[in-house]
Amino acid sequence: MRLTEVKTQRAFEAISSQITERIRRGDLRAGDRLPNERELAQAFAVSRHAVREALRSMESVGLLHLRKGATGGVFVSGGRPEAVAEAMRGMFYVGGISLAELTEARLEIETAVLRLVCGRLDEAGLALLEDNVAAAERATEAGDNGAKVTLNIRFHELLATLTGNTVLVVVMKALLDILREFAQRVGPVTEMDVIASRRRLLRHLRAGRQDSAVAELVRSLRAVHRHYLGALKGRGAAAPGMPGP
Amino acid sequence: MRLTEVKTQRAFEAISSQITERIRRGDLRAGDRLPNERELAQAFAVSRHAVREALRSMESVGLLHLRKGATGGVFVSGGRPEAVAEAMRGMFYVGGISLAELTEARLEIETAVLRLVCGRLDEAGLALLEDNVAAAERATEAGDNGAKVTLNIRFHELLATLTGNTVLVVVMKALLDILREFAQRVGPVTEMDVIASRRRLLRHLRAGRQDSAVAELVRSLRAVHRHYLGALKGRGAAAPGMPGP
Amino acid sequence: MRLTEVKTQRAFEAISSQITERIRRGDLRAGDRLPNERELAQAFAVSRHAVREALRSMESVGLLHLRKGATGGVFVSGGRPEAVAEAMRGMFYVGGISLAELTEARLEIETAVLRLVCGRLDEAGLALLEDNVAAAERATEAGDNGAKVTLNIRFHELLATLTGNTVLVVVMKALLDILREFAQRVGPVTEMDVIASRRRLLRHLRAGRQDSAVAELVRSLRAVHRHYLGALKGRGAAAPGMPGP
Amino acid sequence: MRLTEVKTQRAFEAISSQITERIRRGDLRAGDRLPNERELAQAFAVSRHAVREALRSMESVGLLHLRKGATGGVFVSGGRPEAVAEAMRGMFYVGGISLAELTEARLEIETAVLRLVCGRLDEAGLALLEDNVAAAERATEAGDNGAKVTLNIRFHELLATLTGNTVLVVVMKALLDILREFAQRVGPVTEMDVIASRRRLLRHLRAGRQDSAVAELVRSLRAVHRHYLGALKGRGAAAPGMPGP
DNA sequence: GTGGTCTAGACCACT
DNA sequence: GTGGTCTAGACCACT
Repeated sequence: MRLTEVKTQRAFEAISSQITERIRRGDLRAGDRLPNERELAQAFAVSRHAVREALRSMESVGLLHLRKGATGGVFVSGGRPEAVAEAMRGMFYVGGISLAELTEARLEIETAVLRLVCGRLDEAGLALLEDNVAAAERATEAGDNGAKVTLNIRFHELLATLTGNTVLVVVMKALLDILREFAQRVGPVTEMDVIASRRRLLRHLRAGRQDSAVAELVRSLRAVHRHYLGALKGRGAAAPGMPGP
Repeated sequence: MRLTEVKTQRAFEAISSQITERIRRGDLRAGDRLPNERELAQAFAVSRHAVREALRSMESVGLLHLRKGATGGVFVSGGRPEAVAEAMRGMFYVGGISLAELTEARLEIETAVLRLVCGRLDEAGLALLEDNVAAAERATEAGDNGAKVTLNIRFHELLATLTGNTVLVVVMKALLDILREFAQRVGPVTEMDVIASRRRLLRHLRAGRQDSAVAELVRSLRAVHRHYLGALKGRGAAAPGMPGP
Repeated sequence: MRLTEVKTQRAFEAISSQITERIRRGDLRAGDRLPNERELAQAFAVSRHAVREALRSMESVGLLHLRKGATGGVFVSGGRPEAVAEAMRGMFYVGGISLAELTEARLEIETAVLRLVCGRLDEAGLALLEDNVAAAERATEAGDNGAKVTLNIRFHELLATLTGNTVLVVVMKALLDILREFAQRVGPVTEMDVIASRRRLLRHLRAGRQDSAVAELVRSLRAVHRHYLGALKGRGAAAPGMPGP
Repeated sequence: MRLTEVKTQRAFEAISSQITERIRRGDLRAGDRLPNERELAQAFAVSRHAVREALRSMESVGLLHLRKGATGGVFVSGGRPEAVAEAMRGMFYVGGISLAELTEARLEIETAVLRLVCGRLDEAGLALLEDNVAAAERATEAGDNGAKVTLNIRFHELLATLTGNTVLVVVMKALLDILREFAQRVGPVTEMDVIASRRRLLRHLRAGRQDSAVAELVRSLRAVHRHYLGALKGRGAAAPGMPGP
């Protein structure tokens, strides 16, 4: 007799996979409301507690959304891009992703992003980028490092957004999310003029010179990443783990 | 008057952010064991239940791992790449990511992957790829469609792995994870000979012809993606939501 | 591992601390009008109910004042000294403050008050005190015990007021507020002539004999307090808790 | 016909005064549990909202305590000394209490406190004070200003505690609570050696020289208060309102 | 011994 | 009125 390994599924897992499957099949769509906790507990013949653990874990991966109050309840989420970022962050904290890998991946993906953008950029998109650079310049002159970092990261997010591709946006945001902490602690890159580089990049974009634009971006990112890696090494420790506050 | 939105923090969120922060700072590292649930509840001055919800959500994003039994306990995870895939999948199910975006992003990222690989490929890597293609060929001849799909997807994962960059591996796996379901249901691409295309790709790689390799990959992926998109359209509905089982 | 107690903030607390902070910083001053409840609810992104609870608790500690009607609204209070008295009363009812502690503290603080007053008393102030004593004498002769008690307590408040120091006024009022209940129920002190003692006190004050004035006050207060404590003991029970109506 | 002004009592006030009255009479004592919200609403024939507002305001003045969970409910509080401090703070923020009044009142009350302590101080109490001064000295040497401020304030609280009189403790804490913010922002007093002054004070206490002890305390407090008042004036604005963060 | 599950009951929040 | 959040304490299942 062939016996298959028994895999005890925890109660909450059985619940969450059942709900997930219904979402996957399209029976449940974004915005749909599930029965309340008490009813779910009854339907699954488990305690409310087990239901809550299941809902909680589905909430944390962005499939559900729990809302309190009279109009509250359990809803199928409309997507939670931060869930991807959080999971990626976990990989960085404990999963053996090094800063070097992170920056390399970012360089490759952002290069691809920029190539896509070149073919789709219109006047409105260019204006957004130019506004960002102008604001970053003002922040730099005002010595407002916090605003400067935020605006610089925003520039890269903008590029991703201009591809019109949500997947690339989500992935880029996840990577930038982790790099943001470095940027804020490591302080400004001194060996190059970021604003001037951005200006050159925008000129290339406006003129449709894709290869020059990519080259400019690569040069700039390489400098920034060298800066991060140097700072990390300077601290000696902590290949895994981020610099403390 | 400037008033900011009130954000009440739930107990389990306060707990998980406190633990996450200690992981981020490097105080807790992969493999470390946390106090048990009862002790955590006492330390945080909350119920065990609140602790469990926090642990559960951290487990689902891949930061912790819970193990039952006498030698069990709560451990800092060594990374859970599937967490990224799950979160991405959530975005696809409910978050408005279309198949078109998914395939476009995949094309761009895999192209970048291939370029990286070209510069680093050694004999061992090439052998792995060739073995994969050989096995896929046998599966095709044997008419074993399941094995064929698995091996084809494995080919793309192999490419990512050969970059040596975990971030790219994780991202590619997340994308392939979603595409796998399509591949299995849509059936084999008929308008092209995948095995032949792979062979050409490997020849280019072996000869160091990066641009030709990329061109071959792009051509192949475009065909596959057209195939998926066509199948989806054929079904009429369900831009969001996957075809049922 | 160092873990700190989790403190979840309730919605109404988040609201009240945000408004309190703006008052503390001086952004909001006495008399200023806040947006109405509906607007506040919108600004904080909570229900009107949560806003009301926050406003209510701030009203009860004397930071806000809610006024009904067409010209009504939520206003920053100009101070509510009774709030201190109420909180102190709470400590007496349930917080383990004994009558003995209360009377001791009162003796010490009122002594300090009298010393301050000695240095600042002018003719107008003396006249106020003398008027009070005269009125108390008339009430005593008329056998109007209620008026007598009120006027006697008023005498002590007057002393505090004559320091010109609001803090001392508020603290003294808080203590007298609690003692008033005793005075009204315990009935008049019989072992001494309060009016005569007051007259001596005023003569010392007029003559600038600070130490004699203080001695007279102390003697008088001690007698009264003995009276209270004796009455309480007579009832047997209720160190905490007040004698019933 | 004599008509008395109509005073519409709001629903929540009627509720809270009814409960307060029962506490005052001793029917309800610290630790007692009240019926739950729904039952109270029914008993008072009002909405649960009105009940909640009443409970909330009684919680903020320290008469009740609300606890969540299975063993939760509405309980008569065992006293909340911070309620007095909060109310006093409100008076300072908006009620026209000036820093000058605050420091004067503190000087008077703490002087009275010290006099009381002189008559009751035992070896254990002296040891507590000496330990505090020693710790403050270490913090000063280590340049840890935060710890220094905390320890210095703690010294004054200790003095109050050593009177054994809860009223004085509560009042002193209320005053110190407001002064703490100044101490932290204004920075250390430079014109005098606080530690040396404390040492002299303790020597006087140990030797039973009450007047010298008081004189030393007064001198020290005057210097500190001058420091605060000078800093406030330096800022130009904000007699009401505290210096911003 | 530790995570997993369960129960009953209460506050918290929203409309 | 409805539903989410939290609590205390118990037993079960696994190693």
